[in-house]
Amino acid sequence: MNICSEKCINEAKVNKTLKNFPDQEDIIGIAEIFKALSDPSRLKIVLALLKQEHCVCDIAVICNQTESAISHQLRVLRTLRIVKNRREGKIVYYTLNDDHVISLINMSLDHVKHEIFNTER
Amino acid sequence: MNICSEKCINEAKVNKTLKNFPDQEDIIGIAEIFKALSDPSRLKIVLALLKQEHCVCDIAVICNQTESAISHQLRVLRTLRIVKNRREGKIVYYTLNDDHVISLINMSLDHVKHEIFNTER
DNA sequence: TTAACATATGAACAATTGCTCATATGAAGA
DNA sequence: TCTTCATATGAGCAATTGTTCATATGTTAA
Repeated sequence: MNICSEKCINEAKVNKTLKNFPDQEDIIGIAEIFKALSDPSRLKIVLALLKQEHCVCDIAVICNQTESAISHQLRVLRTLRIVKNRREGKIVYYTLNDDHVISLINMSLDHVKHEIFNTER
Repeated sequence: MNICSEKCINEAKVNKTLKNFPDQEDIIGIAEIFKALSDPSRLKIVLALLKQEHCVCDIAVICNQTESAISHQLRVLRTLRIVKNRREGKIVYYTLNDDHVISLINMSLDHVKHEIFNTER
């Protein structure tokens, strides 16, 4: 165990960073959105819905997964208000519901498409 | 078990979405970046480095975590090239290394700060 | 009402994750 | 060289996660 916190700490820099540091609540909120997009299966679903709505069944085909698995993930996305749905008879159609998420995804797509993203790579 | 994939599927819509759908590799790459930011501890580290570099010890103070835990997470971020470091004697300073990530974070901060993000909320 | 079917949900399980604790590494000063 | 200290790393563990399988729900058509 070291005692760095009493000796080596650069108090001025630490305080500067701590000033206006987002609150825990906001941090958790942001992390939650990133978490929703952090699983390839879930990201695929969001990508599938980027340009048009789809029913659960079609999403399953697009994502090459069982409808049950898709349904479970859609629930996660629904809870986070990332998608919304409408029912048409037996069929339930899903759409993206969060402009922020759409922007995040588009930014990331630009990244992998143009690779102008990270100057160090 | 249902046979939706042979009956209810809207082939035209599915094909439209599948056309120009990102490849699996890109999807995993994007998900990886989101995953890096999906853990509140890791997100906090990135937020701490948003405006200036910090040593491991100071990050631990800012994030209120042990230096070991921080070091483990920094390794994850380093592996993903989200942060880079420079050594100055015994002290190692970390900086953000990915402009893309910086933009994603700033977008998310704007979101929680202005709440103009999701029109439905 | 009953059968068929799209979707949702619960339980259970394997896999992954983030932390702690102990120990290793590498640099500075005595 | 030896000690001190900042950081890094490995093993182990509890907690979380994503999937599967079985079953429930709710809608349509017969």
